[in-house]
Amino acid sequence: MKNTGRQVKDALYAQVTRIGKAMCSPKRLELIELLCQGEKPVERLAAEAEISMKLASAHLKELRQAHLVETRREGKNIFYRLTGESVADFWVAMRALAEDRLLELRAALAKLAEHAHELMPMEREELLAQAEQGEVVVLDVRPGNEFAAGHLPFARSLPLEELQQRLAELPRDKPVVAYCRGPFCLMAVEAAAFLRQQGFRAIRFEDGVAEWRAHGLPVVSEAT
Amino acid sequence: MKNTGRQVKDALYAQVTRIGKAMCSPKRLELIELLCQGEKPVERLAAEAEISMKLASAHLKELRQAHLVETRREGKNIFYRLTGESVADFWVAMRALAEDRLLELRAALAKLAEHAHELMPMEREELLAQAEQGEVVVLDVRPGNEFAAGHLPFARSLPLEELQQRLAELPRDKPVVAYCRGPFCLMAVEAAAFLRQQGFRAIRFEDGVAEWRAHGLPVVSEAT
DNA sequence: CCAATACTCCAATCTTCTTTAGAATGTTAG
DNA sequence: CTAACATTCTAAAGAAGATTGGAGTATTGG
Repeated sequence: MKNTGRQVKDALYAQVTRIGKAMCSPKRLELIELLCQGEKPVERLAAEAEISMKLASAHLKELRQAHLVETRREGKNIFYRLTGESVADFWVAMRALAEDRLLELRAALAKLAEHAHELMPMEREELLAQAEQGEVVVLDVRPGNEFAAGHLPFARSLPLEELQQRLAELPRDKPVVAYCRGPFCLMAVEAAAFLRQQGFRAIRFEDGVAEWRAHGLPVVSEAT
Repeated sequence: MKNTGRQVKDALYAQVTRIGKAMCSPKRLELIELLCQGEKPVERLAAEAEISMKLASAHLKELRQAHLVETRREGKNIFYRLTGESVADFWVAMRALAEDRLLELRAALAKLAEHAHELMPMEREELLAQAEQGEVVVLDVRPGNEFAAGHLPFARSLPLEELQQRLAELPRDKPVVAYCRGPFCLMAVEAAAFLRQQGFRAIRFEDGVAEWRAHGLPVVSEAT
């Protein structure tokens, strides 16, 4: 009887460990962050994470076995998506804990933000209010399909790649707030740096949709 | 420049992975759960988790390197404790995600609860209100020092080991609600089963203090 | 100062994970 | 039906983690 108690406990902890094991490889975390931006086929995931398709497939298999992602076939492609918002929330929580506890991570992030943040450190609700009033322009610099899958309210899609050509669309009299996939994504940093260099009042906003939503704020997605 | 982007990302994800790696071994998770009950020396942690002291020490080192736990020396003993409540919250979140996603885990937990829960599935706030009114007796069946480190409001300490001798202290006209370290701990299950067998109206409550606190409810700790 | 206690560190073994290469599978276009 | 494509499966090498035994370190009691 004493012994079965240990066996039950071991089994319970082993189950939770499946989640932990799935979330303890940097590449898998990156894949999860990508999947927070919407469903994607393996090829695109592999390209974005800069790994081979084989390796991406192997990592995705691990995630699928932990029931963190699921698949859908569409023609030749297999689209992967998170099994629920709770997975994205957990990723946000995990990153938050890391940022809270690991000085090295905080330092690295501060270094990224040091040029981009100097104009104004904006609160989420404040940004939402100002965007609604049209006092700032919120710019989603991710690829168009990620914007379509879900974006901040009042945001305008302008993928980083098209930024140069479409500069004329942006106002010079208002601050431009650029965001992308989240604090680990460099697209908004790059966009803001470029815009400032071009004479715009541009700042980077660290959140991605997953962070925004995890904090209880609304996310808009295009009707399909 | 393209390349440094990848290097920065790899470094950021690698940092978060330190947290993930720390939380992906069943024994380390068990140690964290134990530390959620208050600080403890290595010897006690090893005994509770039923592993050798050397192994416990090795696992604790991992946790310390991820800055999830810290130490304090008191005489011959080295006490370990969580570096903050956010660690306990994360453990609760991780277990919740596992329970949400892994059918096997849910099934195993349901099996544990099947006898213990049949009287009434109690909500947290409801329990708190009833405990305050004295309509139920809330019983903390953990060792006394864990009770002292923090317990539910209005709870009474009666360690599982002393339950048999101290049965007379319990009322037979009111429901007794037993809790312990959390859903993975079997002490409250055992206590409730024993009490029901002795003719008490006893149920098990799944939360431990970490779960209770993570849901925003107050925890009481003895002044030292 | 010595012995005992409570740990930690180091080194060795065994297992488990990561990554890549090559073969196999399922789907669509023609 | 066949070719082309997207993806998975299988197998294997190398890297990293788990566990144990033996030695070493800090602290207390005598």
